[in-house]
Amino acid sequence: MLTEDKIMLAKNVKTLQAIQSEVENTNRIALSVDCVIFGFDENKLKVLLIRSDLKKYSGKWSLLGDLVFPKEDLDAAAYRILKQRTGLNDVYLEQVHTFGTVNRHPAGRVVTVTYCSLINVRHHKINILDNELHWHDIKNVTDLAFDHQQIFDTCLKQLQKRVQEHPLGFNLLPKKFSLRDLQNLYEAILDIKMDRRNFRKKFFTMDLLIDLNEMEQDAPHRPGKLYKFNFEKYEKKNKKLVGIDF
Amino acid sequence: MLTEDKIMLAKNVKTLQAIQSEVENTNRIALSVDCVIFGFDENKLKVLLIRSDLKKYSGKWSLLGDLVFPKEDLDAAAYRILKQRTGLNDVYLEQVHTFGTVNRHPAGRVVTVTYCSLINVRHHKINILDNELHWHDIKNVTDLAFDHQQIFDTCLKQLQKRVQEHPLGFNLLPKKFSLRDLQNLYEAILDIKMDRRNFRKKFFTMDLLIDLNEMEQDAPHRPGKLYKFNFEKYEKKNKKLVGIDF
DNA sequence: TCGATAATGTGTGTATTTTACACATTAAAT
DNA sequence: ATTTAATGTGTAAAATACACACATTATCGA
Repeated sequence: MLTEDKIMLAKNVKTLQAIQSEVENTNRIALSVDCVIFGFDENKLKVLLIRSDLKKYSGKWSLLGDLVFPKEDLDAAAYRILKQRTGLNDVYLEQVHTFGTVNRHPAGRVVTVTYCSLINVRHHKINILDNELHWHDIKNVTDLAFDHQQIFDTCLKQLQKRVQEHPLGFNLLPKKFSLRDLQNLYEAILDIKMDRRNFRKKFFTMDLLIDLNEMEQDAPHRPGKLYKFNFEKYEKKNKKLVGIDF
Repeated sequence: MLTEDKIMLAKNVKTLQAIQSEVENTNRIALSVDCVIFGFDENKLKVLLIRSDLKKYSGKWSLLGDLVFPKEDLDAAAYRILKQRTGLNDVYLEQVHTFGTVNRHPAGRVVTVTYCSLINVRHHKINILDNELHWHDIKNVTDLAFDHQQIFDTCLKQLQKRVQEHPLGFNLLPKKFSLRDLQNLYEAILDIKMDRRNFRKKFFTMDLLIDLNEMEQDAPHRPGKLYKFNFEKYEKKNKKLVGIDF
């Protein structure tokens, strides 16, 4: 080991006073939260974006974010932003990744913690002010402001992975949905086509859908049966974790 | 939507000056990095811990961490800590989660970004000063300082999941290893027993192990063949992502 | 050196899961 | 009533996962 390493190592035992001094004075960094809010509408996966208010990024779209207050829990900040933007309280929200390169924000050193949220677009009246806020088909999301494109890409990939391991997708659907709705959702998120019979078989085999004995209304053709997801039963399952595959 | 929400929403368009002001003055929070450094030794999964230097947590063990410098990339801070503690440069390192409740640190508001690292314990001379730094069998890790127990639990779970999806485990083994070594590693990480024949079959079928035509030395009984992992071939594979299962 | 010991190395049959694939049924629209 | 466009259903083949037993090899100790 190099001598300089040993010196650095020796320095690593700090008094509480030293840490407090650093915390209070020299090592402060602004912290923000950015939310990637997904919705599902017209059989397309959408994301909620706002037009950037910074000249540097004029005309570009950006994620919804805000600085974290000094006495605010990190998760609370994410919920606050969601509430402000969608009016919704009880939504799916999950931390994804923290981005912290030195120059990612033009206003100074801002490290941002990214959250992914899934909401039902019908459950909230979108707060559109001055055309600032819009749902965007994820296929058309390019060239966002700041490093938001990278953040968005990361969240989308994470969503694609997690939606296959956990029943997240139902947060994007109405409480009552047809199997066609469900398949459309998965196809939109994963950007693939699936076999209809095998898809149905898979979900029926899981035995987590409750047949509501109702039919779709106003379908342009033969209506499908409606189901709801059995969250209660799902919670009781303890799923196996073993299966090496790479 | 409530009126107060509309007011909050209207306030959300900020000028760059307003943001700069907030960044510079009011909304600064100390940011730290904590590293959960895993190693594998004597067929046990270990984690590197340091004795807490704070009175409040005297006698307790804690993760290795430090404040992020104002002009230091977040990832760079994690690598710096690893270098300081293990002397290693090229190691597996991955961000896991950010913990940010208001009162998690006694010195003030400190949000911490957690990284998980996997190192080969034989590749570094551990920097033990005054018995401050030790490898701990993960089975004996309880009651860490700060919220480090929660952080550790989160990282271990993440490791258990990711080691099954990606060839991370090889970072914990020597370059040449026997299949028994590999199985011991997986059994230690996942805390399960596996069938030896099926385990071997699984890895041979993957076709990512290179037979070195060497045998173990100094084995107490019949020596096994040695292999190395074919990282090059693995990188070229593009693995399927589809498979709904929950 | 010879036997006992404790590990490595290998194959097969079974169960389960995944995949591919086609036709009858239903309700709406004309 | 006919057309249309969707829903709803089953089976065979392939791939994968799982359970399981015995011969082989090197070491150790008598």
